[in-house]
Amino acid sequence: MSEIGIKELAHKLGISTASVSRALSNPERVSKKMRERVQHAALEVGYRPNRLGASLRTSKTKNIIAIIPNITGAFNSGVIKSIGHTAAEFGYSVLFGSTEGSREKELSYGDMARSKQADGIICFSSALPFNEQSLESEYFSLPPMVNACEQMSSPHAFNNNIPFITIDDAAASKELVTYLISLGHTHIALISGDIAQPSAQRRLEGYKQAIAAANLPFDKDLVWEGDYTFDAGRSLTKKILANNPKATAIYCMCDETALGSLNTLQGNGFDVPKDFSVVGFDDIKYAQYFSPSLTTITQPVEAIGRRCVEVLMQIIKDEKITQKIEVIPHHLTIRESSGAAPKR
Amino acid sequence: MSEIGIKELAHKLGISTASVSRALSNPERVSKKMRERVQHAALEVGYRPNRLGASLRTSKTKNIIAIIPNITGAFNSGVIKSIGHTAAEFGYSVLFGSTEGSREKELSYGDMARSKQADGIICFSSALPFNEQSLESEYFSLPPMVNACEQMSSPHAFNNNIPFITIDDAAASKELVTYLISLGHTHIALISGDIAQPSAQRRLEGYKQAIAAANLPFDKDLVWEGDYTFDAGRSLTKKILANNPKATAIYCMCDETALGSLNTLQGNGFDVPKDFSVVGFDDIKYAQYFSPSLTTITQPVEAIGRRCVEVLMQIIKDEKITQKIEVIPHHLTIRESSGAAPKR
DNA sequence: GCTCAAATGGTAAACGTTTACATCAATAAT
DNA sequence: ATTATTGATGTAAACGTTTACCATTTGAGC
Repeated sequence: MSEIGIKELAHKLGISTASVSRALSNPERVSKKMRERVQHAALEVGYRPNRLGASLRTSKTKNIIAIIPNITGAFNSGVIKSIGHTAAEFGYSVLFGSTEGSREKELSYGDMARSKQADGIICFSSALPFNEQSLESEYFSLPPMVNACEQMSSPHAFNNNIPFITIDDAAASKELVTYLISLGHTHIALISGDIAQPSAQRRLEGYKQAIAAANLPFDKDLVWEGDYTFDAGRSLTKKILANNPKATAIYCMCDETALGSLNTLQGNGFDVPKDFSVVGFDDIKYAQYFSPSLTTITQPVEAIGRRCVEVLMQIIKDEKITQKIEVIPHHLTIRESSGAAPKR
Repeated sequence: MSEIGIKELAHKLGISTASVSRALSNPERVSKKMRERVQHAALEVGYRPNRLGASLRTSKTKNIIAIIPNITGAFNSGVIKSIGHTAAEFGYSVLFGSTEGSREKELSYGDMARSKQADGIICFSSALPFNEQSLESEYFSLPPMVNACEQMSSPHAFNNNIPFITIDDAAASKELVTYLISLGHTHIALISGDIAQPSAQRRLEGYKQAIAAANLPFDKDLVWEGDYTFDAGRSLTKKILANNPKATAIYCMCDETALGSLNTLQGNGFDVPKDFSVVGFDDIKYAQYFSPSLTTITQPVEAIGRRCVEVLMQIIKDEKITQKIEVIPHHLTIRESSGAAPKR
């Protein structure tokens, strides 16, 4: 049985397509009688409007696209869920794109907005999802867009004042390290993420600020660059054990790495937190499930996702955005993996 | 600067829109000179075809939609990644929809296909994403579709022979339990998922088969119904400790629950695997990270995702599907959480 | 040079909606 | 009774592509 369209429906009822369209998507523009007749008939035949036709005409798709480096990362999970919920409240669907760090995929998802398959973009990477050539073209115009967690560095992004939604990474990092110092730790090893990333830089900055505020010396040999994986936590913790004999605490810039660190410490017979304190960042679901449960910075994933969508909706509706950078409060969550510094 | 379309491009070059269209999407239908001239110009002005227009004309969107109960679940993660990769190989984008068990969301994602925003559906739930009323309508036609992991029970699905891609849950379950029996366990507690789900039923079936094959009695008091969460693992393990004094092993139908079980056992001072063996199902990323690392059934997530897309592509291309049910091999992964049954 | 076929490019319709504008009827104001 | 006003509906164009169908050009074979 072939699909039924607005034309067939109109013909069936002996009215014009305009009336059908109005009755369904602009009900107040039509008489009560007409409205009911059409809606009833539409339901009866199971009519589904072809959104391609509608979108083409209105140039609104009611879709947004979320470009995420790794859709399966435990931190992203919460944000993704929140984005999905909030978008649904606005009547929007979300196209989740996972880039796996591939620039090519990033571009391809960016293109979906430019090819009018989505009304806007939420982007979690530090680069614009468009190639240089496009950006330079006089015909290029930036689609509605918000940036989350990882700030964009392109001058183009700055010129266009793309809103940025994030926690205060530096402050959170400082708070975490200050807490460790308060427990008596003076040699705190750091396993960072890719230091080219702005967020990792800010967290490193926070680490240094806390050290300086306590009048402790900054020792760059305590800083190890990882890549936010479990394995980085494992291998770099081995290096710390071998090279930083005075270290009594390990601060990992993400929970997954912290779990790797825990794993190595326990595998080498150390007790956490008696022999070492280990802290992470993000508060992924599994952080509280490990033994010991992990002390970490809880990121407000729900709020981040929600605000991303809300702000994007404002841009799509052409409302003025007053706040170009929106900082969402984080929270220091103290659990079992941190404790008083041991004598060494 | 306003967007440039095929018309502007044609005008700029002094040729017809037909030639521009052909040069870009049907290059072999056009002379080499024309092809190069158009492609060069398109690149220069950063022309992006409006896919709405194209899709409307061709009724092909190059999008597929994946309906997933919980996009943030650790098991689904791997499948999702694989679906994304494979779809990209075919030049398709994936719209991931997370339903959180809400029938309403399920229907809304199903509707996206019917409203022509996607060419097909990969569905991970046991219900068709369409309401009864639609299914009965003489105008309804099922979009291209594959079903994964959780078999659909609707007669409509059977009549339409929707392909089903899965592992052999019963066999995997039987293998796992047989392995436990081989270690000397005779009283194996089971924490199931929602028993209304076909996959949970099949796994329960496998459990019974293994018990029967070893001439052990089936004791229904050893079976506890959970809901695939960490917390279910925790709370039901407490019940097992209180009610099943002879149990020496706990089999959880998913890893997350198994981790919860581990957590409770360790919290109560038990050693795993010395005092209890614990096994899971799925082999999520964190299963190997816990201590002890988890013995489990490794699901071939990569293959499942890949086959879903490949089969869906066949249906979309109207190729004959020879195999309506495709079983993908699983693997029993033995790690530290299982060992010889203790004397009780 | 002539014929014919093949290659190339143009014209215009079509996809399924929405909506500006025109039309018409009903009601209110005079 | 006449006119103005409002509300309901219809007509047809428009959104940006693709493609069936022609028309023209090219070049091969003679």
